[in-house]
Amino acid sequence: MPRQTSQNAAKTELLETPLQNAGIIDFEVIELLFFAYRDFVSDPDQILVKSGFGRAHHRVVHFVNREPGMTVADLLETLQITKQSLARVLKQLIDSGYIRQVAGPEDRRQRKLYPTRAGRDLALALAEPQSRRIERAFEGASEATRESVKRFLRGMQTEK
Amino acid sequence: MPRQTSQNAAKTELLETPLQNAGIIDFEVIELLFFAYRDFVSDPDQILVKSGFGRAHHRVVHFVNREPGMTVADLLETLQITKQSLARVLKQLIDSGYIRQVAGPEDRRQRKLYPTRAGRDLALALAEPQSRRIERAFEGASEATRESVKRFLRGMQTEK
DNA sequence: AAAAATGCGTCAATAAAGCTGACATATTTT
DNA sequence: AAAATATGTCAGCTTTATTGACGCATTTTT
Repeated sequence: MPRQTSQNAAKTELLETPLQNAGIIDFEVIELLFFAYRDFVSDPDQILVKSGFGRAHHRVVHFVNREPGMTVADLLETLQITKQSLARVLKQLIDSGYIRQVAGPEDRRQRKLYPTRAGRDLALALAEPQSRRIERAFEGASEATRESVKRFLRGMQTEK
Repeated sequence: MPRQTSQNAAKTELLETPLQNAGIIDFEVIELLFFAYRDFVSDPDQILVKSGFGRAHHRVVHFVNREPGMTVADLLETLQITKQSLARVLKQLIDSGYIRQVAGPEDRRQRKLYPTRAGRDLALALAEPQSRRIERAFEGASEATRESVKRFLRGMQTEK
C-alpha cells in the first residue's frame, strides 16, 4: 500500500504498480525505440568528438552526401530546424573543408551543397559503426523480415 | 563534372554522385531510423510545451511510471545522463507534484521514486499519440512480423 | 569506534544545439 | 518598379547536457 501524507488528496496519491501495456498503449515498443535510438546515435558521437563536431554536423554531412547539390532550403526541410540553427553548423563544415557551396546554375540565389572528398570520407566513417549495428540487429533475418522492419519504420514517419 | 577551383587538391574536390548503399553500409535503414525517431518524439513534444516541460521530463515521467520505486541511481543508469542533468528535471517534476520521493526502506540513503496520480495521467497522455503512431505503422502486420520488428529493435541496443 | 565508501543533492561554470525576431543582400518574379 | 524568394547574419534566449567540487546522511569496512 502506498504511504500517504496527512492531506491525502487523490492527485498526490503514490502509485506503486508498474504502468504496463493497456488498451492501445504499447509501452514496450515505445521503450524499444528509445533504447535503440539512444545506442544507435552513440556510435558516431565518439568519432565526432575527435573532429570537434556534434550530432548536428553529422546530420548535415550525411544528407549532403546522400544528395549532393541539395540547397540550403532542402536541408532545412529535411532536418526540420530553423535557418539560424543550420547556419552555425553549416559554416563550420564549410570552413573546415568538408562541404562546399556552389551558386545554383538556374537560380543563382540558391546555394547548392556538395561534399568534398574529406566530407565523403567523414560520412562513410560515421555510417560504418551504425551499419555494423544494423547488420547485427538483422543477423539471421530473412529478406522478408528485413522488408517488414523497413515498412514499419516507414510507417512511423509522419506522411506529408 | 564537378566544377573546380584553380588549386585543385584531391581533398577539396567536389563530389556530385549520391552516396548509396555500398558494402556493409546501409544508408537506407540509417535514414529510416532518423526519420522514424524524429517524428515519433514530435508527438509528445506538443503536449509537453503546454505544461512547460521538455523531452527530458518526458523520459523521467515515463520510466518512473514503468518502474515505480526505482532509485535515482537506477534512473541515471537507464537514461545514461549525469546526476546534475537529472537533478533539475527531477526537481521540477517533484515540485509540480508529478513525482514523489520516499526514503528507501532498507537503505535510507536511497530515494525511491513514485508517480502521483497526476504523474500517471501525464505518462499516459504522452504515450497515447506515440502508441497510435506505432499501431498505424504495424497496420495489417501479423503477430510474427511484430515480433520481428521488436527483435530488430532489441538487437539495436548495446548489450551490457 | 573510526575511517572509508556510497547515494544523493547542489553550486558554479561551460557547451551544444536549438529557438525567435529583425534586418541585409542578391536575385528572380510579378 | 515592386514584390517575393533564397540566403546570410546579428543579437539574445532556452533547453539539455557536460565537468568538477563539495556537503550531508547513511552504510560498510577496517
